[in-house]
Amino acid sequence: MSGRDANGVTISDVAAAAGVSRQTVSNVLNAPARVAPQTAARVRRAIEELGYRPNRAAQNLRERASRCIGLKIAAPIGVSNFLDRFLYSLTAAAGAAGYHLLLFAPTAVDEELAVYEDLIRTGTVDGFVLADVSARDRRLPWFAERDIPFVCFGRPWGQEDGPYTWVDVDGAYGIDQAVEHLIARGHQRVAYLGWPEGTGFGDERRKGWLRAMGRHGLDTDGLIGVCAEGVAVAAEAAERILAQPAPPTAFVCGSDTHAVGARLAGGLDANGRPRVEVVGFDDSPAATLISPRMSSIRQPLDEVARRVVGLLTTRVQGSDSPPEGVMLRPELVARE
Amino acid sequence: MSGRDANGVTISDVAAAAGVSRQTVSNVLNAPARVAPQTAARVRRAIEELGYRPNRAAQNLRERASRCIGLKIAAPIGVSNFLDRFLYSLTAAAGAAGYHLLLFAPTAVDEELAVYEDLIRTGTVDGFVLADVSARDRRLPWFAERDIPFVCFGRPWGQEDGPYTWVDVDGAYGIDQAVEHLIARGHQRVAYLGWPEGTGFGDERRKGWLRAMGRHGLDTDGLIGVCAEGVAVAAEAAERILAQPAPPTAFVCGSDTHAVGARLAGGLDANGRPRVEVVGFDDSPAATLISPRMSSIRQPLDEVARRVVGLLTTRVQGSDSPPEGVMLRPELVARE
DNA sequence: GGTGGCAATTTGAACGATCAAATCGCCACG
DNA sequence: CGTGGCGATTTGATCGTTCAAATTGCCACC
Repeated sequence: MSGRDANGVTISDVAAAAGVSRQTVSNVLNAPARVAPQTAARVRRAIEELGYRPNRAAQNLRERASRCIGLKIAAPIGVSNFLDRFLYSLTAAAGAAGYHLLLFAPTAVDEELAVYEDLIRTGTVDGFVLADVSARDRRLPWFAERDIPFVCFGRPWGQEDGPYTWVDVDGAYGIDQAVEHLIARGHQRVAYLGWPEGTGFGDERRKGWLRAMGRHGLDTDGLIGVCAEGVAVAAEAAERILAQPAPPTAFVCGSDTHAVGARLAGGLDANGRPRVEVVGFDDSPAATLISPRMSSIRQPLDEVARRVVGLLTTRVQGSDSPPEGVMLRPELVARE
Repeated sequence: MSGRDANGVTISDVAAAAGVSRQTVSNVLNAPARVAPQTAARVRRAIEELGYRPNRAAQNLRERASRCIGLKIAAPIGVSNFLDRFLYSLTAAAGAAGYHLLLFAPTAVDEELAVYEDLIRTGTVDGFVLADVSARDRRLPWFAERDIPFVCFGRPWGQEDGPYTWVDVDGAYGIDQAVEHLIARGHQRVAYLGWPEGTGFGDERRKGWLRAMGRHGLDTDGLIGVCAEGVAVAAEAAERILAQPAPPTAFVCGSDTHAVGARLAGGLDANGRPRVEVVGFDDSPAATLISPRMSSIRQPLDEVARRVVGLLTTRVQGSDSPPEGVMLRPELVARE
C-alpha cells in the first residue's frame, strides 16, 4: 500500500510483510527482549527483504532529538590544517556514538549567537562543540543561561570557575617536554617564540617553557619572542633574538607557524643542517613540509574528539551531570 | 498547555496566542499571500513574543526532505588544507541555499557504499557532494542506478559520457596561464613536475603545459618529472631534471607539494633568491609559508561551492533536470 | 432577498516512528 | 472448570508540521 520507491518502505510495510503489527517491528529493533524469537526472526527477514530503514525525521520528531552535533566553522586562516584534522577525528567519534556532525557558517559575526539559538530551537542539533573558545568567550555564559548543551575543546580561559564542560590538552606540559628534549640533546640556551600575552593557550605554553628552564636553572633573559601567527613576522622576531650577543641554539614555539619562522631565521649551515634546533606545536603538515623535517608537539586529537563527544552526548541525553574538565597530555614527535 | 521550555513552543501555541488556527500560522510563514495583512501582523507578533521556531523534524517528516547535504570526509593526508578551505565555502553556500552540511566518516572502505545508502534511505540527507572523485569512480554509476542525487567536484574521469553532474576547474587552462606568465618573465626552459599518469586532473594539468610550450615552439624534452605527492620525492625528481646539461629555469607544478619540492631542489642563490622560479597549484598555505613566497594557481572554491550547491539542490528538489557539467577557470596568483 | 463568487480561515488527515495501555492466548492452580 | 497471572502482541494516541478540502463571512448582482 505505502510507497514502493527506494525511500518509501515504512515500518507498516514491514509489519504487513511479516504478518505482525508495526509495534512488533519497532520492538524487534528497539527492545528485542519483548519479542518471541521466531517472530523476531520472521520480522528480521522481512526487514532484510524490503530493505527497510527507519525514517530519521519520524524518529527525531518522536524522540525529540536530532542526533546531530553542531559545529561552527569559520573562514580558514593560517597555515595549519588543524581544523581539517580535528574535524575528521570529531566526525569519526560522533559516528561511533550514533551522532552526525552538522556544519554551519554564520555570515556575519553579530548573527552568530542567533544562529546557535536557531539550530537548537528548531531541533536541528542537540548540542554544540566549541572548538574555537577565546578568552572570556561570551558564548559560554550565554549557552549556560539557556541550557544549551555544549562542550569546549579548550579550557574556558578567563572563566575557569564557571559551570562549563571542556576537554583540553596540557600545553604547558608539552612545551616542558620539548625543553627537556632539547636540554637532553645538549642545548642550554633555549628560546621561546609564540603569541603575545592574552591568548589563554599561548600564555600557558610560555609558562611551560619558563617552568622547565627554571627547573634546570637556565637563564631566560632575552630569550623570549612574541608575535602574531605568521611566518614572516615570526622570522623577524626570531632574527631579533638570534642577533643578540649570546644567541639561543634552540627554540620551542607556540605553533608550527612560529616554528617555521624560527627555522627560516636560523637558516642552514654549510652541510645543509639547520643552525638552530626548533620544536613546533601542533604537528601540522608544515612540520614535515619543511626540510629537514621538524620536531613538533602533537595533540591527541582522536582522544580529544572521543572525550568531547562522550561528554556532549551524556549532557544531551538530559542527565544533568555536573560540569567537568578533562585534561589530556600532548606528545613530542621528535624528528631527525 | 504545551511545553513552556525553550524548545517547546509549537505552532499551536502561537495559534492560540494569536487567536487563529495553526494553519493560519503556517500560512503566515509559508504562503503570506493567503493571509490578511492585519491577521499576519498579529500572528507575527505572537511568533516574536513566544520566540516560536518551527520544529525541523516535523517539517522534515512532512516534507520528506532533510535539507541536509552529505559529505564524506577521510583522514587527512598531504600538506594541503584543501578540504579545510573547500569545506568552508561549501558550508557557506549550503547555508545560503537553506541547507546544512552533514559530515560522516566511514570507518572501513567496504562499508562506504552502505553508509551512503543508509543516509539516503533513512532520509538523513537529501543528496551528496563528492569532492574526491577518482578515475572510473564506481560510486557514480552506483548512485545513478539508485537515483541518489549527487554532484561531483571534479570531472567524472574515465566516464565523462555518463549521466553525471559535475563542477570542475580547468586545470589545463591554469597551467597554460602559468607557462605564459613564466615566458613573459623571460623563461624559455620551463619544466613540469606533477603526478604520474593515471590521475585525471594530473594528466590534464600536464597537457596544459605541453599545449602552452608547443604554442611557443619551446622544447619540452627532458623537462618533465613525475612523482607521488610528497615534498621529499618531489625534490628528488626536480633535482634529476635540474642535473641535466641544459636545466630548466622554471617549473610549473601539479600541486603546491610538488612545487615546494622543486623550490627546495633549486635552492637559493647568494642573494637569497630562488635559483628557479616555481609556480604551484592550489594556492595552499604552503605557497605563502615558504620564503620567499611562491606563485600558485588558485581554484575559485567559493564559486565552485555555489555551483555545486545550486546543481545539487535543483536535483534534490525532484526536477529531473538533465546531467550538466560546469567548467570554471582558475586564476594565477603571481607573487614576488 | 436569494445566490454565486471569492477571499480568508479552519478542519481533518497524513507524514513514520515510539510510548503507554489494552488485549490476546496460554498455562497453572485451587 | 473458572480465575489469576504472565508473556507476546496489538491498538490508540502522540510528536509538530503541512497539504487538501471544507467552511465561514462578505459583497455584488440579478
